[in-house]
Amino acid sequence: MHANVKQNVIPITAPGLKVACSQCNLRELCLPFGLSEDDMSRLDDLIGGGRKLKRGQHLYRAGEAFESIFAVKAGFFKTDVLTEDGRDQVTGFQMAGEILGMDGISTEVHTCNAVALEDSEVCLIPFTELEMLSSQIRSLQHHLHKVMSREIVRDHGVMMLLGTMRAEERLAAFLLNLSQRFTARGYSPAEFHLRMTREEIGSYLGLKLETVSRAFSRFQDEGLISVQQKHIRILDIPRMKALLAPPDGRIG
Amino acid sequence: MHANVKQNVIPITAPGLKVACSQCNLRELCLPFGLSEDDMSRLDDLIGGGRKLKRGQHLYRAGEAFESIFAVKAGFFKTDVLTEDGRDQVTGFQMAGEILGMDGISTEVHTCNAVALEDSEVCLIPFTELEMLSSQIRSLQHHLHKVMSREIVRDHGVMMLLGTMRAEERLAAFLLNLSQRFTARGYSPAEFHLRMTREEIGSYLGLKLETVSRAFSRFQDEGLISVQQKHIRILDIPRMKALLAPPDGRIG
DNA sequence: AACTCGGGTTGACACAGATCAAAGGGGTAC
DNA sequence: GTACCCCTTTGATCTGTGTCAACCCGAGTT
Repeated sequence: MHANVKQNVIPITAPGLKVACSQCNLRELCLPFGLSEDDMSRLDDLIGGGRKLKRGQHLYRAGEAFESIFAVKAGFFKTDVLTEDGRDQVTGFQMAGEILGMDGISTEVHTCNAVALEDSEVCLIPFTELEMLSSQIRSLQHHLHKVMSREIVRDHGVMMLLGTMRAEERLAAFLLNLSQRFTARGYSPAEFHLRMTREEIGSYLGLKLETVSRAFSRFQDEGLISVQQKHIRILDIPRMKALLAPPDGRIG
Repeated sequence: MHANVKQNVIPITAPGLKVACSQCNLRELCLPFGLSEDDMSRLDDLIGGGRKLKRGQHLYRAGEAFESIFAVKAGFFKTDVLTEDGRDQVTGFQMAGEILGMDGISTEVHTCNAVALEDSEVCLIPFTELEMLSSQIRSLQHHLHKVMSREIVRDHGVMMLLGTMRAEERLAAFLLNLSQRFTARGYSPAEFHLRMTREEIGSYLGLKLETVSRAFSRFQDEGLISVQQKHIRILDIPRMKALLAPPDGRIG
């Protein structure tokens, strides 16, 4: 019997596939940003080999001991928290060059789950060693702080979205955010493939999957986007952006 | 003419009132947690004098250059973000021992506003110097990371609240959170004074002020709490906690 | 003591999004 | 190739919260 993709929890490590930060085309987005060649090779030394995950596999789970943060080398992840009463909230989607696992630093235990939404690969960054090195390399230390701060700012943006926006605004903000992040990685700003289900989008946006689906349909009817299952094409980015600034405008 | 409390934006600095971390009764909650006497005095050296704020005064505003983080020494703050189209989202309430301003690290510019909700005092912690010192003191470095990580985890909790809870659950979670934080500071878990308006609570919880008010009234009718304006007494903490785990229970 | 004003409460009604239900479509496993 | 299952779409109805409006209360002012 073959291991089912969704149930296979055995980590697939591939130490042979390690690629140095200095060789990585994500170095401008990722943790080594701004480091000298020399410092980058010191960072290389502490980064564990890449770890590959199949779609559906957990990178880590809430409750597991925290030891490392992870840089997404390739693929796509979601993070979610769930309460004892069964509530489930997707807290973010992470793509190449983004850092996962910083929630675990505060208590030494992961507080959310990280799941690969497609076959993916991460770099493993042992946190104690990273702290050690960052105390020696100022720019690394500062960049780490920036990465953590950026996560805080991002979360505030999601709070704004969840606290003040209506369904279509939320979805527009979500699509524009994805678009912008794909652009930063050299992909098309207008055309991309969603790796997550409507339900996962809904959980992230505080909506039910039917509402997400209806909003997609409405956008399509209005000629804003074209949707074919998970394939999205944004046809009118300016009008999409205008959705975020409601008609009543800037009222003091 | 006397300066109006709400309009006075001139920082009131009181260098003479500086209290060393080692003398501060918040040291177990605040940044110096876990430091040796010796290291604590080095931290003392970089912390600027306290800054006092009147109710309504801004500690910092979105758009201002970031230079320091702040530790609340006394009083009560809110942070909020607002978009160009006038939306306003309260992202948190901070009390003694909590750290403010970490949102500014990532871009060197503050991304939210911090406002004193009562007469307050903060310690000013210049961030560049803090990074310098934390590269020398391992436990300080690690604790700083923990504080930032805790902020991320807290934000995930708010996302859960905004994304999955109904109005009364949100308010219950909010009150229990306040209760727990007051307890940690040696105050009553059951009886406290709200420093924020219904509208600010509503903004934080993603609700309108009328909904907050109705939820308070309902709780009072049910004998869960007693409310007298901003004075709150939680009469039945266990039942309050039970509100967070809906009746349908743990459904897989 | 009367006035004022911001914050809070309460009621009536509207509506966005949830819920319930059913059917269609595409990918994956065999 | 075919079948199954999950994901998605769409419709009908329900409901929690928002909206609008009136009134109340308490603190500070005159």
